[in-house]
Amino acid sequence: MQAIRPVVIIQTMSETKNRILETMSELLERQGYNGTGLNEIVKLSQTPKGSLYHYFPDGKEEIVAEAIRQKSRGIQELLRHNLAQHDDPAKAVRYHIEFMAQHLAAHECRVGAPLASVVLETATHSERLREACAEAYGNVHEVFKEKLVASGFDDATAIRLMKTIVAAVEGAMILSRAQKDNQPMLDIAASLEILIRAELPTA
Amino acid sequence: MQAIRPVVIIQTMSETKNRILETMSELLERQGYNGTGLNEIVKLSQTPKGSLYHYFPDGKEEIVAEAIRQKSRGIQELLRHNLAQHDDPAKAVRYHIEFMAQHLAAHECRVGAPLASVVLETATHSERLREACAEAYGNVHEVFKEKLVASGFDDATAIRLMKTIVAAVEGAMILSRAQKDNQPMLDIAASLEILIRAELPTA
DNA sequence: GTCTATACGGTGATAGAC
DNA sequence: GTCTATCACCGTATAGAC
Repeated sequence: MQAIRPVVIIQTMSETKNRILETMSELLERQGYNGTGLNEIVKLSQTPKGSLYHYFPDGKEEIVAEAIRQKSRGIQELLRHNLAQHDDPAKAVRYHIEFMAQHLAAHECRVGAPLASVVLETATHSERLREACAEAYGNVHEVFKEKLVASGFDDATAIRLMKTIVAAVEGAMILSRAQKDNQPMLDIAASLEILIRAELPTA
Repeated sequence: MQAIRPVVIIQTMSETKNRILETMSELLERQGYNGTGLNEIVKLSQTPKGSLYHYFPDGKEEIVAEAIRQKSRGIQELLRHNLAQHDDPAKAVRYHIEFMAQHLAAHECRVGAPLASVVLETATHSERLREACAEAYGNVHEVFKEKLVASGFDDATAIRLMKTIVAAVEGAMILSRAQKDNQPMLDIAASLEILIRAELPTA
């Protein structure tokens, strides 16, 4: 049995298929699931509607589920890179969040939380999309947990802290968009550094 | 100049108007802005469409903006009540979050974060709705801040902590819905208690 | 003033030409 | 296999009868 690595999938994937997914990701982040029409995807990605249903026979749900999976891989990669910048987990987490805060500021805080709106809009009606989001969050969780465990935290504490971190980041992105100001991100960056340091095993 | 208190507004408000707003609030929370149609509102609230545009000439945006304002008042009230249960701010915050966790569990985690999806879906396109959400968040912020300042925190720390709390709660509700499990809420309840206690001025 | 019937645009999806 | 033309449906909003 051979594992298929993401990069292989991407290389195998046709250019148009990839363009559809990228466009969907972008629009989901800006306007949510129901706010993003397939006509808009078709226009922006410059692909005929027929191709869209050729590559994704299950229609919108399938495109979104796949876009989420792809996005999740990208986030994981970025996260791993950012967390590797500091040995100290408190500093590392702060670094990552401040990095994201800059990203928000560069886009007038109209970005961030690419999964949240999909969860909120669809979790009740589509089990498939809910699961895709849950899995994506799980992947992000894992990266944080690895960092915390490597820093000496026991499993239970690491799990609690990682959920706290992900929740705070998700919420802060939403607050930032509402206020058009990334200050909430900077605030949680400081708070989470304090929290992690307070719980850090000194042994 | 006389201030109009919320209760007066509610009493003055016609029964149908109120029913429209309640229905909208409920559906917004479950399916978001674009996922909620006015036809659905009309059907569920048992009000003819004509009345809808009679009471809200600006249409959907106005209904949603008003629903958010009303919801925000309700949240404030609940929050004030919950935070008053303990003098210790760390315990009080934990109490409130665990209260909300129970609320989620009682509804299969399909509730919570009534403002988030509106922000994510509309902030880019409608300044009016973005502002309504920002103001609603501001109201919630205030209640937490009052509690923290009353407990001896200086203003700057109280503001940072209150944003951390609101962000974590918002994010945890989303994670809970994705996972169909309120554990994220319980996790942040524990983490935030630790954080607040760690920063609590002992003077 | 309350309500019904309708307009018109956009939605997701598909049939069928090439 | 790729794509275009079109479908039936639902979205918000409005006109006009009572």
